[in-house]
Amino acid sequence: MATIYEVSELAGVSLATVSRVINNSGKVTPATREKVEAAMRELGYRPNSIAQSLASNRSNSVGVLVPELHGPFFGSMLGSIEDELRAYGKHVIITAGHSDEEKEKDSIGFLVSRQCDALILHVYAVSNDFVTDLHESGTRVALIGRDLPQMAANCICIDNEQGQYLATKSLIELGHTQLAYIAGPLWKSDGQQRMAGFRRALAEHGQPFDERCVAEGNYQEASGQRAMRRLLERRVPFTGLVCANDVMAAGAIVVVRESGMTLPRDLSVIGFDNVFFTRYMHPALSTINYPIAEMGQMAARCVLRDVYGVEGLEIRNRFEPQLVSRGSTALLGA
Amino acid sequence: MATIYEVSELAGVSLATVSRVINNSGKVTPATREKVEAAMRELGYRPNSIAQSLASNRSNSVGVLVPELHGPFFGSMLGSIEDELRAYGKHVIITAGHSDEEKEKDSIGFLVSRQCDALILHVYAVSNDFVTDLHESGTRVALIGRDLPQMAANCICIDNEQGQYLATKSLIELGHTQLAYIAGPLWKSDGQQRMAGFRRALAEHGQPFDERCVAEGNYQEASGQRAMRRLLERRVPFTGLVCANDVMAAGAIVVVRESGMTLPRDLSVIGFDNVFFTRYMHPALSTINYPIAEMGQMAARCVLRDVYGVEGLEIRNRFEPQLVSRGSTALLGA
DNA sequence: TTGTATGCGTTATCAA
DNA sequence: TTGATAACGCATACAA
Repeated sequence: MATIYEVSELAGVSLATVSRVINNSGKVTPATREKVEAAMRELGYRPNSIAQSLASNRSNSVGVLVPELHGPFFGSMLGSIEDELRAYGKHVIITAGHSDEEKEKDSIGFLVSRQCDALILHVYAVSNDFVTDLHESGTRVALIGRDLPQMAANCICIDNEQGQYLATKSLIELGHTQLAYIAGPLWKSDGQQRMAGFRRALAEHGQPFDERCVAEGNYQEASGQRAMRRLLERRVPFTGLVCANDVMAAGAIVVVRESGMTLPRDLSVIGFDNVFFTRYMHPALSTINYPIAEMGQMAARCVLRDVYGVEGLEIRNRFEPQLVSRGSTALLGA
Repeated sequence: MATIYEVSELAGVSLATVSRVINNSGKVTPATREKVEAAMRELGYRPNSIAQSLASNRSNSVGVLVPELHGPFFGSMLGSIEDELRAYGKHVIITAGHSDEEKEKDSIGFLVSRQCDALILHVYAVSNDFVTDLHESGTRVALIGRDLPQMAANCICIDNEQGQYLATKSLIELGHTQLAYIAGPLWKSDGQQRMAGFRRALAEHGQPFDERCVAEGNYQEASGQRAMRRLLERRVPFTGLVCANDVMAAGAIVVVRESGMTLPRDLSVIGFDNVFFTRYMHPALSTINYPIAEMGQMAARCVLRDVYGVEGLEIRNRFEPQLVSRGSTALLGA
């Protein structure tokens, strides 16, 4: 790899001048600029961005931490983040935290030591205090899926409670009075919030809450299957199933079919997230739209604005969940 | 951020000694090691990995280039790559090439300038020569989905032709004699190979190839829908539909249903890739298994072996596609 | 076993 | 407008 030094020699100018044309900083005569650019072309020179980072104390890279890389959910988030950032010449270092406190901290440490200019975090295990400390210690961070008052301008959130409320209410309004719930992990904040939304809808419509109609999962498919089996074993009848996310709903439906039921005749099922494959299911899965791609984009814009000084970006911090009614839910008895 | 210099001062030793304990290199007395570690703890010191990279000419990061970040396919590949590499303390810089030659080259340039120790590439638009040049110019690269003789040991491949052949043959063996094909983009090598597999199966079973029964897509859902519409408009009857990937099959099935047909009674459909959501479809989609996660893992192992000197890794370069029969395909007339 | 000195490829501060 | 030169934070021969 050619270095800036070789370029300066070939062009017959100093290091500093080459640096100036690279960065469009300072004044450079068109003539010398042309000389330098010719030399760069001839040598196939590319600036070593590691050295640039060290010298300028800026890496032009932002670290992203998500729970998982596989699955339908975070892929679209990463895609929109990369798109948005790439348009401004920034790039993305991605790590997975696996919802494990140790790993999440480890990943954050890695990204920081990697001199990321900013961090975009979608974390579960790490405490709110840890994140605010990080933020207050000077690390630039945008948070997806959590709302911390100390850094509200950098949080991109959606009302999970309201979302689950809407989902549950939609089944109730279809005439269902016997509802079961496959919850998300109750140690995660969104798991709790969604659960709360489910309960609020029941309460508002005068329906009792029965613990036997709730099974906890971990957002993964297999846990949806297990949860559904437990629900069935308890022999408390229900005609509507609310799931804390689409993936568990898909798992549950596998079990539903194994036990001979037909959707939505014998059971109405509604998911949460509106991941892309819900459209491919048959019947298509009713769900709550969670605009994760757009939220990722907004997080990217936060760092573009705060860290890179890009102006005029429209940024939205709060999103509203919306009901998406499809074939998997139907009027009771219809 | 504390620097190595501050650590050395606090510990009362030299820079070099601190560096030694950081890297476990050279001999250090337990006593001085302890002093140094205490100082690091006290200062909350983390090595600046940018500076480490610059000094050591090694970044401990590998660049990954995939066509897209969203969607079901590459997420699982990225997941397995990150897992494998992370276990050895390496990390991953991810870029998307969008199957565009300019963007792919740009991404590669970026990753190289980022001093990645190696590149894992899943590219379409860039020529074989470009990749071999890159390889021969000293850049360490592992290639997924292409087989270049000059760097066979670093290519992770699967026989696309054979896969599409198996899919097509399975429909023929179910009695279908009128087959349609939704092809992948024919400018992509795997698109061509899969098409060839489709044709070979027809030929081997004495079935004519009719261009009117082929529509080209781009591997995305919407193109599957469009292709299906075109196929239907041509009014050449068919009872079996072979799709070059699962996502287009899912799109096609939407159209199939719109036009009132029932799967698999009126039409047998088979996909390709075995992405996770094919299990959730109803009927579940028959397909060809494409072990993309495992292939990503193998690519990661290639760089672990070649670049980081990890030994004893089991590496497989070639994979065989396998038929996965599910509910979307059935005996003709059954 | 520990310390000194130099270099990695840039940016940035001064002078000129 | 251009050019020396000192950082940036660390690794690593070489000496001690």
